[in-house]
Parts: sequence; structure tokens; C-alpha cells
Amino acid sequence: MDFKDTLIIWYSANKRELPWRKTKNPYHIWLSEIILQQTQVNQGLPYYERFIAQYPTVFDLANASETSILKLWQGLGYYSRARNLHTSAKLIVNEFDGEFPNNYKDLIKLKGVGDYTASAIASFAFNEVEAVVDGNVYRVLSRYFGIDTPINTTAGIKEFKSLATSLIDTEQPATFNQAIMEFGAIQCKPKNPDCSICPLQDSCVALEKQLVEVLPVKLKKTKVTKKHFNYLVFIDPHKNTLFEQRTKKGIWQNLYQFPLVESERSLNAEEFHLLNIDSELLDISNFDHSLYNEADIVHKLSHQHLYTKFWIIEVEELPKEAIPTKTLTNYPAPVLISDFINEFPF
DNA sequence: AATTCGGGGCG
DNA sequence: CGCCCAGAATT
Repeated sequence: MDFKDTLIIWYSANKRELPWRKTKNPYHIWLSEIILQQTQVNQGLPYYERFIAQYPTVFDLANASETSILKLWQGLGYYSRARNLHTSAKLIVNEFDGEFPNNYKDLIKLKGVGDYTASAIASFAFNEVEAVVDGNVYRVLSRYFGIDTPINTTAGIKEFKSLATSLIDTEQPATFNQAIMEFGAIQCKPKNPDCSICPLQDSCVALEKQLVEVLPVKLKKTKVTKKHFNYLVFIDPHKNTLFEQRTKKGIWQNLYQFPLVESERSLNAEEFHLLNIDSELLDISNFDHSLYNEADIVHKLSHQHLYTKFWIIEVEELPKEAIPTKTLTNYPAPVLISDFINEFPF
């Protein structure tokens, strides 16, 4: 029995029941694939259910505000996915009359849809013969064929896409793609796979050469940078506060936060008070403050560690764009901020 | 080709 | 602590 048949038989016996596998609706499949980018199934699942419930069609998503989409996305990370989702939904509605692109070539033109996602939608929704190559597929192929080409290089990307294309079951591309990914997620998993029960154990090069824990090869990523964040939590007598949108490009773009002052290092109260906090709308030359957290709250991201302090500043008056603290949870915010909002007794 | 984008889970 | 996750866009 060949590679594809073994995988498909294994899949039929071991697959999980997942909601996006029960539909051919390209919009729903698209939503699931964007949500699942760099995200484990268990983490993405509740977000998928909420998005389907709140935005049942591409028209609902296109007509929504970006802020409400980001709010529903809150906590999932990589927020450009949500912004691109909205951009592409509007394109599909306004330019394609709501007709979803139905082939790889057109799908990959959508913002946020690259080779993997275009292949996934094209095969799952439209039965196009296009091989998916995600993290699972890299692992399965590199191990089974004993390939040590680094997967995060141009050469590796080309080599594995070509190999996957040569292996796909052209009669059932959707099932093959699901099968190889599920196999990577459950059987040929990153750590401590149980090769003794693997249906491919007799022909797996990595198992034979004891390379299972070595493959796939991945070039090391860059080191993390450290930053020091000081959030200014103003509170006036009416329990209003300042909460503003991050408009700059970069991390957490278009999410909301308290006014932020970065510093070179962690500040104590005296050093903080000496900061020249400049604001046209706010005279805070003489304010009283207290420190919410004595020790820095360390928020760790893939390539940044954020050492954070929240400074509570009680003032008599705030500019008119101040909002009631009760409404803070209506806005999309980074986990770092929303955790504070949920914790702090306003 | 290298970097940037989040957050959570796991050994 | 480092690596991984149904990757893509930007530099």
C-alpha cells in the first residue's frame, strides 16, 4: 500500500470531528483556515464557533466594523489576520458580488491568503488538486523521507511543496490534505511520537536512522528584544478614563490601550514622576499617582518581552474623549491590557 | 533572505 | 526556558 492510501486509511480511523470538516461552504472554510494559522485547533475552535454565529455570511463580515471584528478576535493574536479578513470580505462583497473565489489562483490574491490557505480552501471547498504544506506536513514528509533541508528557507519551501504535490491523491485531494495534516498533529507529533503504533513505521527513514527527534530541521529564529511599558491609567471623579487606539503599524495595530510611555528601563515611582508627560489636552504637571503593580508584569511574545507597569493617576478632569471605565471591555485590547481591566477594581 | 507579527501549550 | 502551532506580509 502506498503513502497516500496508508494516510487516508489511518485518517478514516483516527480523525477528530471538527466543525469545519462538515461543510463545503468556502466562507466558513476560509474563516477556519485564517483562524487556525499558527494556532492550535483547541485554541481556535471557540473563536470559529463565535465568528460563524456572529457573522454567518461573508456579507455580515463585510458589513461589520473593524473594531467589532477585532473585539471578537481578541486574545487570538496575530491581529493582522482579523484586519485582512475584513479587507478580503469587503472585496468579495463589493467587487465579486459576494461570490467567493473558487480556485487557487484567485484565492491566493486575497489578503491574508498565502500558498497554504489557498491550497486548503481550493481543495476542501472546490476539490482542486492542490497540496497543502503546513507545519504538520513539513514534519511528516521530512521524517518519512529523511529530508534535512531546513523548512524555513526558500529551497525547503519549494522542495516540500513539490514533494507534497507528487504525493497527493488526485482522486480525493481534500481527504488526502486533511489526512496528512491530521496525521502530523496526532501521530507524527513534534515531541515523543509513538512510532511503535505508526502505520508508516516500516518505511519511515527517520525512524530507521533515529532522526525522528532531529527532523524537521528549522533555522533558529532571532532573539527576543526587551521593552519597558508604562501604561497611564487616568481616572477622574466620574470614573472616566483615557483609552486610545494604536494606529501605528506594528504590534497590536488598531487595538486599544491606555496611554503608553516607553522607558529605557523599569521605573520606580520617583523616576516615573520625573517623566515629562506631554499632552496638549491634559494638564498633568501636578498629579497624584499610585503604582498598580510593584513588580513588572512580564508579557512574553514570540520576539518581544514586555516589562510593564500600570500607573494609576487620579485627576479632577479629563478631556472629552475620555470614556467610562465600565465601557472598557467593549474595545478590542491586547491580553496584557484586558487582563488588567478585568483585575483592577475601578 | 530575514524579520515581524500573539498567545497558549508542552516537555 | 525553548519550541511548536492548519503562515503571511513586509522589509
